[in-house]
Amino acid sequence: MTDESRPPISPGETEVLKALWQIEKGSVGEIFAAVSPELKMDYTTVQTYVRRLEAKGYITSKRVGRNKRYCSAVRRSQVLGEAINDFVERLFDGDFLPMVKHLVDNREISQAEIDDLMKIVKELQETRGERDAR
Amino acid sequence: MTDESRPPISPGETEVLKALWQIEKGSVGEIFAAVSPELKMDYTTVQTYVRRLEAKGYITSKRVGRNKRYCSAVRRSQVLGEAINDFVERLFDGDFLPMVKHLVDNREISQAEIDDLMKIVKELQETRGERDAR
DNA sequence: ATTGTGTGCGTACACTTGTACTCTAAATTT
DNA sequence: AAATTTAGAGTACAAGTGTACGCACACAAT
Repeated sequence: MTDESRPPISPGETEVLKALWQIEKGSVGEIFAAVSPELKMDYTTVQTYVRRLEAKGYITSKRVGRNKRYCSAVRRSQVLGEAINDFVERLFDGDFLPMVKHLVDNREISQAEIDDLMKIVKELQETRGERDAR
Repeated sequence: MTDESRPPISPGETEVLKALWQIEKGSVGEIFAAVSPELKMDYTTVQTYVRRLEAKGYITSKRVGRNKRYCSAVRRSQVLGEAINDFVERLFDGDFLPMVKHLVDNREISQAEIDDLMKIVKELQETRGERDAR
């Protein structure tokens, strides 16, 4: 097991972590600049989230002279995966199909998106076929 | 607009609301009995959540003598829909396809589930067809 | 009539989260 | 060198959340 089972991450913290994933690594200032501007999150607020994220083990820092460079300690896909699992578990008792149904029923979906969806399912089907044919 | 824009609902409150959805209506004791036993949520804790849910407008109560019967004031589908939208917005910037991809990539999926998925997508395609052909 | 059981209602309390201010020191610009 | 910008570290504080406890009353069973 490579996972360290970190404390849960709050929505605000998630935003900051997302910003860090985008820039890969950087100072608080750079992270701040990468946070969605619509959030209008204060610089010092970002600072606080960075501190908390580090305390929770989601990011690490490396001193460079007086400053620090922050860097994600967890893969995006892992955090997202955990978040999804948690979500599906909590709201749909782990049953993801009703969730997908809900998802597609409650939003406008373009033809392109339908095609993509279809592709995903078809790929799934093939992978599945391989697995069953072992 | 039929939606009242209620304050957000916490995970614990969500569990209690889910229980209430199951039994449709009932006393605190009945709600308590319907809450997932794995959570081992205390009776009084349920009571607190019920109180907070009522304060937030998610459930209503009707006096029956000295007691109250609680009843959901929001449709399950609506709350779930909002939760999903919020989730997709926060974690995937509103783009639900990566979410679905993640979903199917990170879990064991049975053939039956694949079939169901396929059915969902096909239905989508047809509905879409109708809409476009208007 | 007393006792138990469920319920309503008030209260509590630590932890988390959102949101920041302040002070200090280093780095950069002028 | 002085002034300005930027970073780090400490602190703050209200609201929300998880998790209950205690009291008092009503109804049911003994």
